[in-house]
Amino acid sequence: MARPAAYDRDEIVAKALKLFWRKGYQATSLKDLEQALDMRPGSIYAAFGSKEGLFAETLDAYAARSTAAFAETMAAAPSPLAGLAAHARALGCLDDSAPSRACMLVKTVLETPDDDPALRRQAEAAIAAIEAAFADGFRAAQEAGEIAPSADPAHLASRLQSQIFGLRAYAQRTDAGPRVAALAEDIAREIEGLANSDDAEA
Amino acid sequence: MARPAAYDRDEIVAKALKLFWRKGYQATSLKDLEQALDMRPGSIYAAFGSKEGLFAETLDAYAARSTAAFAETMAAAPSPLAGLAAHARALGCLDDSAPSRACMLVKTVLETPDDDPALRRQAEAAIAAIEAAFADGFRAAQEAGEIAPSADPAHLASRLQSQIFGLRAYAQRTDAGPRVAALAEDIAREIEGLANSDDAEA
DNA sequence: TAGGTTTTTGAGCAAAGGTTCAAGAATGTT
DNA sequence: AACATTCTTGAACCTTTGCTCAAAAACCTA
Repeated sequence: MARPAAYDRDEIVAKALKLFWRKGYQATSLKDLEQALDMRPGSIYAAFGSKEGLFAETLDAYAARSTAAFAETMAAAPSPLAGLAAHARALGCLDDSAPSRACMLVKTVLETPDDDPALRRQAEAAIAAIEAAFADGFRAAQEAGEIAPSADPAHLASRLQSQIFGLRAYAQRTDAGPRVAALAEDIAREIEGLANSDDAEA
Repeated sequence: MARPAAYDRDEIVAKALKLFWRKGYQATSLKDLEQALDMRPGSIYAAFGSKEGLFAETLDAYAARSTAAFAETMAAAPSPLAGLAAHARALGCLDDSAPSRACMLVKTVLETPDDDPALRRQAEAAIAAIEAAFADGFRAAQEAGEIAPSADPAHLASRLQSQIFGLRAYAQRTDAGPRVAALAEDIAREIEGLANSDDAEA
């Protein structure tokens, strides 16, 4: 062993996440990163290999945080369907402290050209994982008798995700604030509307 | 008079639109444009002033095309509500000939940093105009007795637009093809579900 | 055909991009 | 205290960026 690193890697990634999430991959320059991370190019490259490498690690952190937040919401909810609705409803509270109201994964997919498949594929994989988690949630709701046996969890998951994509892109607009809560409520109500009344009767 | 321009401005803008729509503003370089437009830098700058100027004109063309397409759909529809549903349903047919399945206005808003308010504002203005057109459609449906008098056209418009944002962002993903049509159908059904049965009974 | 006007060309600029590397600084071990 | 090892520094590199401009080319008018 010898000289230890002067930084905490997680902290660095968190700082980079702020920047990348807000400005996007391409618009974030090494100069921006040097300033935000308070690191010189050599250190950055020694730690992450490249700008793309740093972004990739950042994207992983974002995805992990997202899936964890969803899992917590589900765990805290009284039922799977209630958890899914709560997740949707939570999007209504726009957090101005966050670097961006839009989803970083979506931003990445939209800005990634076809000739840079690495980041694109990574973002898409994370998106697919989240959608799978949604599908698991709907499946659990189905097994719990909350929604009809004929319902298609995979389809419901894709519908939820596309609506979340839309809500968060919409929320990115200036002065979108007031409308966002109402739109989140619409999504939540749609989920709750799937509730099978047989459950209460049976 | 003297030497006339060797190009048709509309054709040039159409070519630039293809590139910008697909790659985004930042990722499109002057070299890319020179090749796609078959123009040398001097000509491009004489005609459009700057890369941003060309993009602005391109964005206008995209917005005009979008609003025109919606107006046509509405005009061809048997009723306002049917027109709105048809517009949503049309999104299900992903056109692989298009440069991108995502909305160029949304892509622009998402990639535009806060420190370049010009393009950001232009894209947001176009988005607001489209949402206003949606609201007009719902208002017409309301006046025609298709939907309840208590319905809020402005809210319905924002809901439709956010869902379209989401659908088109979702469609941008690789292999999203099969799901997109079903999601568009969901949106269309939701609109049709607003239909006031009083109308048929009265 | 000659003149005047506009467009096109393409070499080139200054700045910014991501990246590298040799030297110096700071630690753990002996 | 001295060494070996690792990290940090920051100047410099090469490429690409958006953009400029003087010269050449092409057209319309007369």
